[in-house]
Amino acid sequence: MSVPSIASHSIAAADETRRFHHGNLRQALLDAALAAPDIENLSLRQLAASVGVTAAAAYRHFSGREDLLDEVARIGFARLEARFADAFDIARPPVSAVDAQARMQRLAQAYLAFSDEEPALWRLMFGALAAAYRDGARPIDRRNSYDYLPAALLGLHLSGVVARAPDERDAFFAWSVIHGAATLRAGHVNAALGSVTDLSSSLVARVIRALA
Amino acid sequence: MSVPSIASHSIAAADETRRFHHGNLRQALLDAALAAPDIENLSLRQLAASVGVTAAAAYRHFSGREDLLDEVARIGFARLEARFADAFDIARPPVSAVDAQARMQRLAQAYLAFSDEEPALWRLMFGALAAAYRDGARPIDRRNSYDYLPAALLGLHLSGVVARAPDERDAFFAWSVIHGAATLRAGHVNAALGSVTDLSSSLVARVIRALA
DNA sequence: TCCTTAATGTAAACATCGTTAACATAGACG
DNA sequence: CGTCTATGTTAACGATGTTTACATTAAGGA
Repeated sequence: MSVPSIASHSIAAADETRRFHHGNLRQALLDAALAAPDIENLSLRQLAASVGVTAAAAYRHFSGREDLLDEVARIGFARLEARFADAFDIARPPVSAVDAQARMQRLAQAYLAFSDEEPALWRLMFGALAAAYRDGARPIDRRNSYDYLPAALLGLHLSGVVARAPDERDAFFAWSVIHGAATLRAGHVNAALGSVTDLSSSLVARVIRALA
Repeated sequence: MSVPSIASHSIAAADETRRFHHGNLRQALLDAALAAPDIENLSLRQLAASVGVTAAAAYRHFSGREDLLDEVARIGFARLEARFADAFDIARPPVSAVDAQARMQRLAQAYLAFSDEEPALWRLMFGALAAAYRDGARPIDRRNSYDYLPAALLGLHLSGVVARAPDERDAFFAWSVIHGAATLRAGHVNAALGSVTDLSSSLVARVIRALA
């Protein structure tokens, strides 16, 4: 289900009634890129060919390869944020310590599940993010994805799970844990350490202990 | 001091007595690659030109660009392991709880200092590592770099810092913390969180609490 | 000392890549 | 019906990784 909306475009591409105008080439290119097994190293020409179009056509919708990949990364962050929003479940604020821990657990699981299910997109996202910072260029819009984690940490404190109020170091620590685990898994390093559920509960339990 | 042995080669390259045989082209190419600000994206032609040689000459010493970068990554892991060995200081086993904590602290600091001081090499190493695992190809020789961490964790237990004996999950957790923090810093994400020393002591303190 | 030979470099070519410029067509709108 | 704009194509450029054929150097045995 990684590429839900590609159907109409691929039909158009394979159709014997090969129309000159593609319909929605921009979205088709993005969808094809999202479906690629190795997004960062994909060739613009091959990508264009895969949707039945010349490479130069892509330049009507993107300023270049980098721009296209940046857009794909933005889509990735949007998807990640959607998962975070689901996991955070803002409509149901935690009333008990158990609720707060469950929310934290769902957040970690969302992070790990994403890197597990879309490792290529994951690598692109954080590769592009790092490159943007490195070059001092336009940093990619990460939206407010990383507001969920501090909020969940604060929730742990307010509901009495951890006595101390979490500070900036705690947030960076927690982020490092989850991001590190996700990165290691995305690189298939020590991937055989149980399911995402088991792993995330194992990690969250330790994070909570660390914040004591 | 990132490229100590390049001097003799660059002299040979710039020398008016331009010899046909380079002397030690293999090492010169590796040194030049290690000195590049963005190793992963370097061009083989430019790299060869920078040492005064044709691109094809590189193929006498490497099977291709990928092979050269793999070798650079291996050098990176060797350097990292050297830092680990220094930090671990196997000749001086911890006799007190303080010693064990200090050893753990030095290990974390070595990890973070490496990603801080050689971010390009760092990205290449773990990018190449991830790629190797992803493609099912020859995984890069990481040596025994990652035996130091479990050993230090065990030391924490044996010296009474943590009551419970660390298991595989604890090791993965601790690794995730350090690797995540290093990765975030190498990507210049939230880099302004204090010095490496402060950061590592902050992280190690939390890891130790988590293992309680 | 000379001559063979392997090691190590060059030069030229190929396919592919990102990108641009000039041109062609489809569809929208008067 | 005619014009204009959006959107595609074709052809080209320079750079890249890589291979092939050739040239030069260094080394070692007759």
